[in-house]
Amino acid sequence: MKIGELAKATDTKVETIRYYEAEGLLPQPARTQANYRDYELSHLERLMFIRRSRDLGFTLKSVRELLTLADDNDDPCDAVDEVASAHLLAVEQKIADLTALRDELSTMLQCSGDGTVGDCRIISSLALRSLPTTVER
Amino acid sequence: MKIGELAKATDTKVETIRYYEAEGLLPQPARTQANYRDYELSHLERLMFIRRSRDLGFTLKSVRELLTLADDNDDPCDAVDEVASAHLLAVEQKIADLTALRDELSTMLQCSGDGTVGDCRIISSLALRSLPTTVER
DNA sequence: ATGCACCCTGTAGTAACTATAGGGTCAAGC
DNA sequence: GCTTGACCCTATAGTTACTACAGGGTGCAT
Repeated sequence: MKIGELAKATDTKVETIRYYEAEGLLPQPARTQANYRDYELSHLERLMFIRRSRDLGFTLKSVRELLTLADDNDDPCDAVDEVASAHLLAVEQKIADLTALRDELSTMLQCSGDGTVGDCRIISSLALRSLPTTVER
Repeated sequence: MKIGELAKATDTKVETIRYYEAEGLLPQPARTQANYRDYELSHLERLMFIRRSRDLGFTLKSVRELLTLADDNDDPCDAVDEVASAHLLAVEQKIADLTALRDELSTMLQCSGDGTVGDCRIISSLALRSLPTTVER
């Protein structure tokens, strides 16, 4: 399987695949006589794992960990669970942060009138380093 | 006002201030005889604006736009409104994405058992590029 | 005179790719 | 048998928004 086919099969850019190889996430495949990469099914599976993890927001560092854990087939599942739980927590925190931010932006936009920049509420709201009066959590 | 004081006043790292100057977001201040940057109140205000915008998640590109708009005191407020609205939309989209992601992670973690990696549900769930039903070779 | 906190410039590093330059390979069509 | 186009190769630089040095100068107190 050539790199272009693997790319299509996993919806990944060719450059990204080469990048994963350089990063040691994907083992080096055999080469054809023309020095083309020649992938096996195992590469496809591993790349799918990486992509799915990335889609779920895991960092490459975490993916690396997950792969190592996955490779050690007899290890207890706990470590995997820990990585995933930590990530879930981080995602939940991010959602909370963004929600607070959305509320602030939304408040700011509600005050938007029809004047000029000179008395634009958004601009003056941005000029305040501490939170404007109406913000609460 | 020296750069360290400005940094403290705006809760910004000294390097970040210099970076904003290099990026043209903050005008070059006067220099003392020792070639130290010597800031005015206007710099403080502008930096507060930048930092607050960044806190609200605007990219530096957007901040640049907002600053330009804010400088043109007689322009209508519409353009500012547009930048802010677009950002609000982007934030809402991000929240939606992360929420979907959280649900998926959460589902994945619920299946977590007490076995070894060999039959770890998380690992096999990650291995699936499309819907988690059965692994097919 | 010495120490220390602060300032300066310039460069490189971070995350996870993406894009480009400058080249080689292969199958198909004329 | 030669060209065209799609594909492949390596190596390097660019992206975002900073952050972290390295190597040096300044100002003030002891």
